[in-house]
Amino acid sequence: MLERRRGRRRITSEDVAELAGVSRSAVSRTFTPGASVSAEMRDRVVQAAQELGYRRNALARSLTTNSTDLIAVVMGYLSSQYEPYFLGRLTAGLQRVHKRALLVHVDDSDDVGVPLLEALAYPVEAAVVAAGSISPETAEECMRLGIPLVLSGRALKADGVDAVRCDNHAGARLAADALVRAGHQRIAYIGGKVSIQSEAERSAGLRDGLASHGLAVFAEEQGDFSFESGYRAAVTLLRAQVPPDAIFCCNDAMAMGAMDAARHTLGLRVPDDVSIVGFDDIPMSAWPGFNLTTVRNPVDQAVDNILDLLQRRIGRPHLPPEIRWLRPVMVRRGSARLAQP
Amino acid sequence: MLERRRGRRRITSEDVAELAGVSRSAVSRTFTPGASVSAEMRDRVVQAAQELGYRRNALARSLTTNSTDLIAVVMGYLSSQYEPYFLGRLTAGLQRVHKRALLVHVDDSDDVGVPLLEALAYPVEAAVVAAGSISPETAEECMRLGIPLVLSGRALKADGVDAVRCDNHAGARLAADALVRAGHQRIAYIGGKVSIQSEAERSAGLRDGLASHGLAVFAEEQGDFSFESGYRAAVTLLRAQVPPDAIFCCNDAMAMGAMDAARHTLGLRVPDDVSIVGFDDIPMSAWPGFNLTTVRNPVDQAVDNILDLLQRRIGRPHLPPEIRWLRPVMVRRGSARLAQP
DNA sequence: CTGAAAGCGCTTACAG
DNA sequence: CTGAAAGCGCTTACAG
Repeated sequence: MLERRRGRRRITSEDVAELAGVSRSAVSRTFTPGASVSAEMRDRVVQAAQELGYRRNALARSLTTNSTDLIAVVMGYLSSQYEPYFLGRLTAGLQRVHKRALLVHVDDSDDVGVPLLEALAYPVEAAVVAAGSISPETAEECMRLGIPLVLSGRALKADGVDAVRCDNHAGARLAADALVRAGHQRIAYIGGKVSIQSEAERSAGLRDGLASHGLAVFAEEQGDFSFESGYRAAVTLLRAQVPPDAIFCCNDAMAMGAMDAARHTLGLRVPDDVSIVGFDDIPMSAWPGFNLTTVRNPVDQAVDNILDLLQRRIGRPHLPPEIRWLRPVMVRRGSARLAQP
Repeated sequence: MLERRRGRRRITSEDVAELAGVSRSAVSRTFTPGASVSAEMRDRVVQAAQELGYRRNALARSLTTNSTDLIAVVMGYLSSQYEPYFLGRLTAGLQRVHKRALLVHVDDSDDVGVPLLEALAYPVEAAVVAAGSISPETAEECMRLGIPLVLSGRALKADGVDAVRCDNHAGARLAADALVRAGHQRIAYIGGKVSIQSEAERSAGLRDGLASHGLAVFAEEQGDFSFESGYRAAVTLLRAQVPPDAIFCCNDAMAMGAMDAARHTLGLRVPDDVSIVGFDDIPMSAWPGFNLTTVRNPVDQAVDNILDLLQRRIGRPHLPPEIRWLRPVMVRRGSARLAQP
């Protein structure tokens, strides 16, 4: 059984200074890269610190240096398979540049206002918003606090905030195009939650893509991005008098639900009886059981760009805001009959 | 375009005090529940604070109160579907009691030592370790720093640390039992990474369960908990001269890989040709396409217990360590022929 | 290179 | 109830 520390307080630089017989300044300098300390003094300090198990308090430090290395990261329930992957990569990336993610949880499509503002009691250096929706007022408030915002996959009505966004419209068009060229005539749509930006964009992209071929959306159901909602929507769609010959889904999870509905519940063959296309290309889409044809929303690029925007922005509030667009690409697998590119 | 804050510093209690014409103490008291301030004074302060957009600095505050409300949460790449769900619930739960998760990322089965200790520069009130493995030395170091640890799903060689653990051994036995009773004779095993505690426990549980019926593991492959590794392992197992009539997998993701291998690659029927059982019961297991029979590792209970242990432990270093055991249950779905309970 | 002192933004006994 | 002062653990000009 490990020995429990008997209520002793955390070791401070004062303790180290005392043991080493030097000033607190010296201790501070020892642990500040580039500060001027003699080798001899540094050795003594390091020695004492080691002996005592000293770890400098990043919070106390931040009070004077004014840099906390803390980044607020707003995430939801991580239910979509896309988000966890995103979050894992993001925190790993932040850690690599010695930043820390302070997690802010929001219920999925809610406004991030209250929880985010509450979290800003911690003087974070920036906030990444990758879930929920953000109002111009909340964004404004962040600016007043001097906290730069980086939006991921969502846009603000009032512009003026860094963001990385997938070109959802173009992505959905890609799918529409490929589907029509392969001869599909009755293309249905399973949408996500209406309040979500990307839903509107993907929906519009599909419509515009079809329109350019003189087609309209054949039928339509609304889901909520979950597997289950895609499943239910597809059942409805495919049981119609005249069923669609293709279904484009607003995300992969719903597309998988649709596949399961088609195959297991309706006994249809995919793609022979109906083509199914998703959006995102989550890792699971490549699993043989799904082998889902989809539009890739490049998550690694998203994370890289966020990290980049963060580095660029922190400490430079006056830089003009930048929107980085990510180009989606068609990923041709087995769930849809598609025209050659 | 939003107006950017012109390099102004964050509003402090001093600013508010000045505007309200009161002392900083008064400002502090206004925002400290239960402190004695006259209604009149409180109003003036609140008014001024609102006008200025004051938000008290939790970090500066923590320096005197000695409570940061920060909890370090050690997580991996969130690749398993189990973890993201866990993390989402945990952060939501922490937020509910006004704690914040400071995320620490570790590469999946690595020792958490370095990244965790680095994160402890932030005076967190506790650390939850839900990924990687932790050495007694690292645990010891945390104790020296006075930082309570709560382990989730992992145990320490040297005991003495709060933990919540699934009774993996019992869970695997459950599966072994049900499989044998249903008449399976050739039960194979797909294991996870050997370095992981739960792998050892589930493996042992299976062996003991089979042994109690006079059986041994029929064949065995080692995976790494990923879908792909389960897929590969199952292909090997099922292509053998004499294939198994059931496969027990160390987690659901591998079980799904095994199902895909059996059905799509080998053209076998599940469960008619081979029964497949997983472990965890991730949300996806219930999807019709898998409909996976599995052993539930109750994640909600895990989170509730962690939150509870945290509450109980914080500020009370001398409490004896507690291990909360979670009882796994058999979830009977369609991927295995099982005996009635 | 080194240390004493002031300061970061807050809270909390202590007097009044 | 209220304010002046000391203190939390650090850093950083400023002198030496």
